Amino acid sequence: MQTRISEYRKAGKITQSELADAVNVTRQTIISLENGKYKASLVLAHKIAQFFKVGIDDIFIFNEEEENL
Amino acid sequence: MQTRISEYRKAGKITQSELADAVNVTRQTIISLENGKYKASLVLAHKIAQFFKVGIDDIFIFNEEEENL
DNA sequence: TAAAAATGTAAAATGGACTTGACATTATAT
DNA sequence: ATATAATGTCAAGTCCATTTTACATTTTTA
Repeated sequence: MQTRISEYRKAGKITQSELADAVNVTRQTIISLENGKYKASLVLAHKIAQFFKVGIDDIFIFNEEEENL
Repeated sequence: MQTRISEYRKAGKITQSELADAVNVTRQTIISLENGKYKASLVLAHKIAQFFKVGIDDIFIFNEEEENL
């Protein structure tokens, strides 16, 4: 799944490690999300959105078509 | 996790099966979500919210405290 | 009040989200 | 130029979201 995590992160001059700590996951998790390796859980998505003070839909991009789940 | 799925569902006079079909999951999944057995995935949450034409945060209730993930 | 529809429970299987740890590469700063 | 910070890769392991199937209970309706 495609996200705007790295855009928001760079805009706020936040490092992957900092974001990871802030939302309580591993750096690996942030890397994998940014590189589209897998999809965030609902709670993690919510935490990340909250961290950047935006809505979930602002960061996570839903491709209405190919969303198998 | 707590949700307002059944509220929205009843308000719209939609059956669990209908909702399940609409968002392309099993009836079991809807039952389990409504009864707080587990948390929806991000994509499923998005689909359900879209189905009811509301935001994810309107249906899924995040208890800032005890959210382990 | 009986048939049908809606909701629920149980249990086993699968896939994927997230972790951990170790190492490689790229950017930044001194 | 070199140390350090930041980003990335790989692989194995755990846990839980979701499926499937089959059956039980509750609610609705004729």
